[in-house]
Amino acid sequence: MLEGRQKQEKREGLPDLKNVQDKKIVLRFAPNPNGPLSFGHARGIVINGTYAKEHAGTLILRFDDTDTTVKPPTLSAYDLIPEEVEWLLGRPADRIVIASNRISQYYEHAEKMLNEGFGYVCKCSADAFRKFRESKTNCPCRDKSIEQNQEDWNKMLDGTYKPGDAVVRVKTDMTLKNPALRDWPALRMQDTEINPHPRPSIGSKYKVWPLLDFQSAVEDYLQGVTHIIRGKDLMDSTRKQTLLYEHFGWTYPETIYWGRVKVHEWGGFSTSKMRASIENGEYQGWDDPRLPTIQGLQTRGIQAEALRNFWVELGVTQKDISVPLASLFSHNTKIIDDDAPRLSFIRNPVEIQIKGDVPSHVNIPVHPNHEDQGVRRISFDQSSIFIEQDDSVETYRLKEFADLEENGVLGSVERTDKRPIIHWVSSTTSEESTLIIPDQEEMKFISGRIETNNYPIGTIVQLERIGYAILTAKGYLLMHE
RNA sequence: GCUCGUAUAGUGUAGUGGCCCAUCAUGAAGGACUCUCAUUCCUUCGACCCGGGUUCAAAUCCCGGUACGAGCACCA
Repeated sequence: MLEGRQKQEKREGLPDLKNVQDKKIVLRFAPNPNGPLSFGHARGIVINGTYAKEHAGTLILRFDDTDTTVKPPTLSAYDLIPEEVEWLLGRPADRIVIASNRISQYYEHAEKMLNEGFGYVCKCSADAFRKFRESKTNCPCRDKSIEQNQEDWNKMLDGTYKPGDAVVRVKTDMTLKNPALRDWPALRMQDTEINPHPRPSIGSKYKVWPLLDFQSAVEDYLQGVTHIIRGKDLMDSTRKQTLLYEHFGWTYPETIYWGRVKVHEWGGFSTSKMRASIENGEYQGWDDPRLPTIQGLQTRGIQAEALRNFWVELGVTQKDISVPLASLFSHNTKIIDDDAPRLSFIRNPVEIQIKGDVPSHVNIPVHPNHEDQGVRRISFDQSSIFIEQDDSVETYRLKEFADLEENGVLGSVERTDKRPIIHWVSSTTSEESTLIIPDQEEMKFISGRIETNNYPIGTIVQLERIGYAILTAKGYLLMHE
């Protein structure tokens, strides 16, 4: 039993979760619904979703929409995001929680905090408090009586205080080593008259709003979240929230972190930056194939399964990583190749009259590895073909057809030499079309001729010797090689 | 500045004291198959940040350094 331990093998899939014994795990993915989901969000969905699936647990989709001023939510995102999650996972989230529906729960916990003396209403300005934080000294508001805190809390709720006048803080310890943890703010006021919440049912209803660390912590507890997988930029959040959990007597969930991911070809896109570029017309919309949004990837023919495999392969390390798009494309190719019918697209077409023994038609396989996909019938009523200009300088063999000699004379049908093989279309069985290349800088449109076919829009094909492309209303959008 | 974190081939990743002159994928190069510059298959290339220490034994533990990243918001 001890002998012959196996040669080291790479672990398959995601690392094991700690603390999973005898309980149903509950995970959550919590974006701010302030726009469509991006490539980076996909990681959160895929990793949380995969763990939930592996352990037959629950995946909660939670909208952390508690900021109406700095990062105000977008109404359409509430419908869009669940659809994007479902597309990516192939199943919907088990439960959707909207923070703005649950303000009263957060108030209850804020009041409990005040009543039990581990929270207080602080009337220092942000600036003034920063000085206390830096000098590790208590602010005067810290020692107020419970009654006085309750009174101030009510003045927050009824709007006697204005945004900036008062916040509720969690009492931690002003001498804590980590400055980020010192009496951190839990709830603040927002002017929802000027900046109403976009959801009509919420609108200007509340003046006091929880901040992420408080809202998220309380909600995780209320929903029974067992495992949190989040960016390592939120490590201090974990520490802040753990302090709050101790006050409440709760046990903090198991937490895993990941680092930042950059894609070589995409630098840094932020939601706000993308929004601006779309508004000024640089991009067609959120679904522009050049954009690192879920929608953009969909437009570009990236399969949900490829995205899942891609993220699982990257795993959940805390390293900041930078990955090439080729890695994602490689996953995508594996999924689409068997089902992608082959077609010829001729860029910069050069017409050649063919002479000699021209048949009425030839049949070419739809897919070289799958005979059952049938044949494409190419007709020669006009006795002419198109080849790419770049291919017109030497003697070649027309793929699946015959050798092409000087002056357009057809040569041997059998392959008799090693001359290079090129793709081509017949004039009869082809039509004008466009190859669309989504380059980072600009969309490139290359006109040419596509082999006639009746594939519906959305079909993923392989343009021989060019790459995989998806059929759109405007032509063939090149996905990747 | 204070606090926290991470460092394995070009890019990712496995590995928690001996199976490791280090796993797998991707990439690059070459080859086989193929009437595609595709797919599939094979081969090759290529890495434990640096310096100490602990130990019979360290990629794995400790200390120091360096690099990179993050937090210190009444944003998420």
